[in-house]
Amino acid sequence: MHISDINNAIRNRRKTLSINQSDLADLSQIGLRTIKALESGAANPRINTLQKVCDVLGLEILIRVKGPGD
Amino acid sequence: MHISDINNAIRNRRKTLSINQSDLADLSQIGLRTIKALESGAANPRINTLQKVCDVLGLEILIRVKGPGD
DNA sequence: AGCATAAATGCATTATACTGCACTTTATCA
DNA sequence: TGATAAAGTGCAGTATAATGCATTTATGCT
Repeated sequence: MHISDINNAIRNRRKTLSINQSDLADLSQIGLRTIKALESGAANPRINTLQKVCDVLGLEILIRVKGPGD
Repeated sequence: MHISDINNAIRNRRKTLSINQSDLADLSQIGLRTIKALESGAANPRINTLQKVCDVLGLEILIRVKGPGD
C-alpha cells in the first residue's frame, strides 16, 4: 500500500483493532488533534509522528527501489 | 528496507545514480540544507519532503500490516 | 426522543522542519 | 601539491506540524 493512503491505512487499522482516536493518541504518545489530522488526510506529518502511530497499530513503513512493474 | 534506514537508502541511491547533493536538491525542489540533514540521519523530515526526494531517486515508500514473521 | 460517546472544527501557542548564507572540512583530480 | 568540487557545520529567519482547549456535529444505544 502506498504511503499516500496512509490516512486510510491508519483509520482502517484503528477500527480493526476497535480503539478510538483518543486511545490511539494516548498509546502513541501523540496529541489527539494530531491523530485527527492524520486520519483526515489533510496532513503532512513528520516521519517520527507516523512511526509512533504505526508502532501502536502494528503497521510498518518500508522503502524500496521502484521496479519496472509498479 | 525499513524506514529507519531512510538516510542510507537516499545516500546510496543518489550515489548509484551519480548525482551530487546539490543536483538532488534542485531536482527535488528541496533545499540543499535539507538534503544534507536527510542523509545525515539526524532528521525528522515531513512525509512530503521524503516523498519528493524519493520520487526523484526512484524510491517508493510503502505501508503494510506487520506480519508474524517480521 | 434523549443521552452518552466519538469525532470534527476553530483558534492560539509552542516546537521544530526547512531554508539560505557564509564558512570549514573533506574528497578528487591534474 | 595546488586547484576544484563535493560535502559538512553554525546560525538566524520563516513556515508549519503538533498541541490543548472549547465548542459543535455525528453516531450509536436504550
